[in-house]
Amino acid sequence: MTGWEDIRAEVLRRIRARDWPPGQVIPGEEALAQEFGVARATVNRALTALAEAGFLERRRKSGTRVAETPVRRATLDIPILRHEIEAQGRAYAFRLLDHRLMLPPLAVTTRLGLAPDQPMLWLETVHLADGHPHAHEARWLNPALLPDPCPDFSALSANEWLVRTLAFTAGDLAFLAEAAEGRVAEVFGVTAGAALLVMERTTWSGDQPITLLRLTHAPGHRVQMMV
Amino acid sequence: MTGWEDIRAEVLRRIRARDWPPGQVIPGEEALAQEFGVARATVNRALTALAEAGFLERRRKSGTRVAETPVRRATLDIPILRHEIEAQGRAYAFRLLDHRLMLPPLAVTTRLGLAPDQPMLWLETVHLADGHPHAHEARWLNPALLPDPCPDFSALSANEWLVRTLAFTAGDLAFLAEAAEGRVAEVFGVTAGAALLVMERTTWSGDQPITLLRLTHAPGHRVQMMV
DNA sequence: TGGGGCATTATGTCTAGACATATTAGCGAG
DNA sequence: CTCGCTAATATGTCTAGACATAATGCCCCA
Repeated sequence: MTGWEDIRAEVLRRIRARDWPPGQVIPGEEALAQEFGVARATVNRALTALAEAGFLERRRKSGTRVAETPVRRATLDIPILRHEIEAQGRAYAFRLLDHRLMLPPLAVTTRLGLAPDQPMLWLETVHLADGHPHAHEARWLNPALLPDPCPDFSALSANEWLVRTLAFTAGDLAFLAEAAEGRVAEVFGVTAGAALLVMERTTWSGDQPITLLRLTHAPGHRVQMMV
Repeated sequence: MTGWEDIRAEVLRRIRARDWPPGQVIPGEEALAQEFGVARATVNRALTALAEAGFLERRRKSGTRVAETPVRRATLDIPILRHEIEAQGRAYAFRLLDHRLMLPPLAVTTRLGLAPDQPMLWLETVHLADGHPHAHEARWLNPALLPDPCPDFSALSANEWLVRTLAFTAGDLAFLAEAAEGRVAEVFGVTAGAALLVMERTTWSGDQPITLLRLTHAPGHRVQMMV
């Protein structure tokens, strides 16, 4: 009847009800195990989960205390554009606008830690939902990782090729707002200067950078996260 | 020498090295336990962690398989503005621009599921770092949850009051880009139409909405997430 | 042939006990 | 008084075994 999820729920209730206010040290695992009539390992499972979620802070010897700043963690399920669009019952397609080897801007080489005089593969793609532009993708690829000959990215999306082929070990992700300009404005059919949401992502294979991706969303797009 | 974290690392290595490609069913816990020379519970701990991180999908009876779409989950540590600013060694302050009871726009009542003719408490705040505007906060508060008399939000930030006082059980969070206008443009000293990043957040206490918050960031701001 | 029920199977969870490890508080020496 | 060692302590992890639960797929019966 009392599983670790019940215990997690009960502890969370006490935190929210301010029975155990922020900063307070809560009873030890042994004591809670006795109170709930379970083994210590079961209490440990529950408290560990709450600590991972950011509700508790645990330290050996000093014990477990309620976090001062409750729920400060949110998770984002990064959508695969094709799935996201098809899940809405719309037809997915993409069009490769441009791809060539060229010298990246300094901001790109700096972020990736590459030599500034090294040309990289530049890919520009538009993702379509029912024929309407849904997102604009600009990608810089480290050419050192590409096979010879280069895959045909007009048939297979670069994203899917990467996912299938390369092992990646780390990455980061940022959101920012940017004014539409040039080709992006043209793609979405908005006037230059319109506010667009950009997701920027870099991925690494060990200490080698794989790619830098800038995904510009259509006007009005919201990226939803779960708390 | 072989703890559950080592096992997690080794399994992750095999996934990334394509020893176990996406979609593949990997050996059962019993087999892995034997291979690594540990108890099944230890393997379970490692695989459970990888499943939570999105690398594996586990189902009773059918077993554990490598996820088709690797790493599709990112976490955001929602910053408390004051801490974020002070961590950069800058002085934090905020100024309450406006607060009054007024009828919210339909979009707000719809999102919160409240009656459209019910006035709500409106708070408009600017957060400052070293005196410079860092973020603009617009907040609608459910007046049913406020004590009488209403707390003095010019002395205590609404956010901190809420965190200290109300239990919240759920919430969601979205990012979008928006053109600067009116007071927001004025606060940041940008021309109307400039692209700004907005974080929108609603919080609930059970089925009662607590607040809807729109945090507009200063021009050029990036919200960084960890993958 | 089709469908319902049952055996099988892999994961999910729990227990009791043990040892490991980080961290703190206190003690003692210089 | 301060530094460094030590003992105490709460969490972290592991084990071996057990039972629970969700799916699957097979067998049997209609």
